[in-house]
Amino acid sequence: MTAGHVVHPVISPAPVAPTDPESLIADVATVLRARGERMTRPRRAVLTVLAGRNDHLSAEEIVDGVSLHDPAVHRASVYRTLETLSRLGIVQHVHVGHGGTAYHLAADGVRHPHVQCRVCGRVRDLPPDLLDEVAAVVAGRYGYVLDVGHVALSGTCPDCAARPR
Amino acid sequence: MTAGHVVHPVISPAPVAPTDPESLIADVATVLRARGERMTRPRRAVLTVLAGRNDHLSAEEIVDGVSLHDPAVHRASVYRTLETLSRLGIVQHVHVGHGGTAYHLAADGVRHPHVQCRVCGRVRDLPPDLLDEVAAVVAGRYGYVLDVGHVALSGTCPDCAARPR
DNA sequence: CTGGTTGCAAAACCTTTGCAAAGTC
DNA sequence: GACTTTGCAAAGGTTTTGCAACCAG
Repeated sequence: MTAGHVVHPVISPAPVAPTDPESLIADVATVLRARGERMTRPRRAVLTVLAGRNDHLSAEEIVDGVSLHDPAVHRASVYRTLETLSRLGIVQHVHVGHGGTAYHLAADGVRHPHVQCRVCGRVRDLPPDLLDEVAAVVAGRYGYVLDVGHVALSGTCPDCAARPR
Repeated sequence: MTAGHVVHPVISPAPVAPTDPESLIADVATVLRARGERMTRPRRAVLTVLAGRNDHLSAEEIVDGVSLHDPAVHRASVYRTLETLSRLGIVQHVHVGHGGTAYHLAADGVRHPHVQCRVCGRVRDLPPDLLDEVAAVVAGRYGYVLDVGHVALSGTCPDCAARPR
C-alpha cells in the first residue's frame, strides 16, 4: 500500500523514511534482499515497534512491544533482529548509564548525542553538533576520535529535579 | 606506619590521599569507624588493588586483583565492598559503553569526564572542565543537570586508530 | 528447493541476596 | 559480647547460542 517509496542506496548507513511502518518495512526489505537476507515476521515486528514509538527503547521494551504485536515472536529473535538491523545501520544503539542499551531507528545517517535522566531513566536526543567542540579538543589534545552517539550523557531531567526524590 | 595521616571530615565526599595503600587504608578505616562500620580484610584488599593500579578497573579486574592479594576474599564481598566504598564517596564508578562499570578511587571530590576506547576498552581521564560549556548549554536549553563523571564518552584511542582493526 | 531464520531450551554472564559463621571493635 | 561483615551457594536478570524445524525468495 501507499505506492512508491524511495529506493535507497543499497549498502550505506541506510537513511530510511521514519515513522510509517509500512514503507519502513518495505525499504528495509529491499536493503535486506540486496544482501541475500530476508524480511521475516520478527523483523517486521521489531521495525513496527520501533516506528510506532519514535523513541529510545530498551531491549525489554521492544520485546514487550513485539509480543503484543506478534506473540509468536521469541525474545531471542528480537535480540538477533536488533543485531542484524544494527549491522545494516538501520537501528543504532546507545549505551545508557544504568542498566543497559537503548535502541532507536537511525532516522538519518547523523549520529547525535543523548542524555539519560538518572532518576527516571528516560533518554532524550541532543543536537548533533552539541559536542563538536569537545570532540575537536579531545581529538587534538588526546588523539581520540569520539563517537558522540554511542553513549548517553547522564544527568537529571527538569521534571525529576522539580519532584525531588 | 608512616605516621600522622590527615584526618578527614567524617561525612562528606571523602577526599582520601591517593596511591599509598597503607595510609589510604588507615584513612578509610577512620571514615568507616566514624560511622560504626569496620575495616575488614575484603575492604583492605579492594583498597589495595585500587591504590595499586591507579586506574579504572572493572569489577572483574578488581575481583582478580583481590584474589591474588587475598584469595580468601569472595567475589560477593568485593561487590559489597565497592558498594560500601561508593556510598562513602571513596570510590566512584563510571558506566562505560560496552559491558559495564569501571571503578576508581575518588582521588579528590571533583567529578571528571572519561573516554573509553571502544576497541581496546581502556578508560582515560579527561579534564574536569571539559564539558562545562556543554553542561551549561544542556542546563540552559533543556533543563538537565549533567553529571559529567557518570558515564564515559566513547571513541577510538590513537593506538587503536593507528593499528586499524 | 535452498539456505537464511526462527523457536525453544539451555547456557553463559554478571550481580545480588539469605543465612549461619566469623571477625571487628 | 554485640553487631557488622563475611563466605557460600543459590537465585535473579539479561543476553547468547546450538540445533532441528521452518519459511522466504
